[in-house]
Amino acid sequence: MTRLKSSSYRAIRDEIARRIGEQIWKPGSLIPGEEALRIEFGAARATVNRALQELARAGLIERKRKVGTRVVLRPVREARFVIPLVSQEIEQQGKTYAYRLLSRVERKATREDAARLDVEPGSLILHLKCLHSADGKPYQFEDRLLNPAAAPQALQEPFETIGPNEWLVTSAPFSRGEFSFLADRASPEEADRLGIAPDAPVFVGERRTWLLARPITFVRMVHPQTHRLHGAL
Amino acid sequence: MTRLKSSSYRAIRDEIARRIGEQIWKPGSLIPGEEALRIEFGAARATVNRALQELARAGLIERKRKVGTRVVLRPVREARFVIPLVSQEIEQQGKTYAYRLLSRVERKATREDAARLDVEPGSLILHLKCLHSADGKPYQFEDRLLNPAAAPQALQEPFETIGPNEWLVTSAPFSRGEFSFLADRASPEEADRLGIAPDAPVFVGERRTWLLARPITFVRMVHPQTHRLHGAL
DNA sequence: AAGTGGTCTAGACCACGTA
DNA sequence: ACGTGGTCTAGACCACTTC
Repeated sequence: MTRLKSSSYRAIRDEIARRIGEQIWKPGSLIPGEEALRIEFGAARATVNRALQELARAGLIERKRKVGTRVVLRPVREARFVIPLVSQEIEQQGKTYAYRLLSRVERKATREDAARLDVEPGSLILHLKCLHSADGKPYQFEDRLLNPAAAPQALQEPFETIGPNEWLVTSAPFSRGEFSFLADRASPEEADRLGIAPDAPVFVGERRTWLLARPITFVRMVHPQTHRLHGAL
Repeated sequence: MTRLKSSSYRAIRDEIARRIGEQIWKPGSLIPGEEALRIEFGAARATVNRALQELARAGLIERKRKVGTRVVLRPVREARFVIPLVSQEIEQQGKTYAYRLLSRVERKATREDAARLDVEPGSLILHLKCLHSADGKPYQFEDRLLNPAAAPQALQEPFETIGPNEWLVTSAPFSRGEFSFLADRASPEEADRLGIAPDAPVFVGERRTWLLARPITFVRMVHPQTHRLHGAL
């Protein structure tokens, strides 16, 4: 029975995390209830509750009314990271950001476009290609499809000085999104734009977003091999 | 002035989120303080505080003492995904999982090992190489360093039938981790093990974990180009 | 010094899930 | 019906930041 001088919810949380980490409380077992912990730590139940709720949110424990609080069997760790705006990502590295629009086409969706953007083939779409560079060196090649049905103002926007990403965050909020990351070989166009050898490895991120049920945009972001994506567990 | 019948922290949180979403409270502006909101919603300050803390955690607002609560300029969306066990990932695709230990070496940490695992050069480490396959095809080449100072039981474990990942989740929980993903060219060894051409693009995940301040493991997971990592925004 | 958020307490009632 | 966690309240004091 360890009594803590300071009964902050952090101290309680960390102490419980320690006991789980050191397997004093084994995976799958019940830990003491809030009332018991309140007494041990000499704190109010609300304080204990806050500590436990944070641990539950972090995935270390599972709580069920009437049953109690259980140490999770296999802690499911969720990885998290932010996908920043390219401009911010580059400026954060202390480099100079530059943007260039390579092409802007309004056309009817091919079958391939339709699959990527999740719209019907033949719908009007806006197809943009852009290059983002850091200190003058190509950093990311962006290939983007926009759905004017979800963001009609996009048809009025030339995208010559402002990138689609920057434009979208202020003009077209999304409610849902999904992404995937992969390694690929640079296509001839990508290699040319990025100034690397054709077939060189590239790091690719793809993202799709919706506003409610309506698809807004699909984007393929291609980086040279040097790129790394970081995050925390 | 909207008065809510039910003054739960969820209702307050959602109402505030709505006002931000509809730009009733503009990006960058201060919103009313907890005291004012307490009165408007007819709730205790603790309840308002909880609502605001959740919104702050979600990245919609920023709070500073003495200054107040401000609507964030560009809401940061956080990407999330789970890093599953390889075995589960493969079985979820309806394929047959197989594991093979390629090598197991106990030795003193080189300078490179030390940098990767975050230990002192010369410390005892355990170095494992393994291959995970799906339906008999190489799926992931795993190159792992383990720190026996943090997980001494690892020295007793042959790792011939159970993979380090499976072993670690039940025997050595971690409190903190970080990862990165990148595209690379297959090294000769990686190409050989994965049955692909040398210099072919590979998708690489690297991960480091700690229990409190103590490093537990570093792992480099190499996948053939076909691999994709999925997640949600 | 003063204003704002951060946290704690003691007590209460409610909601859910098991029995 | 009952035990456990979920949430709320009113009040208090503290911590940080700006003035």
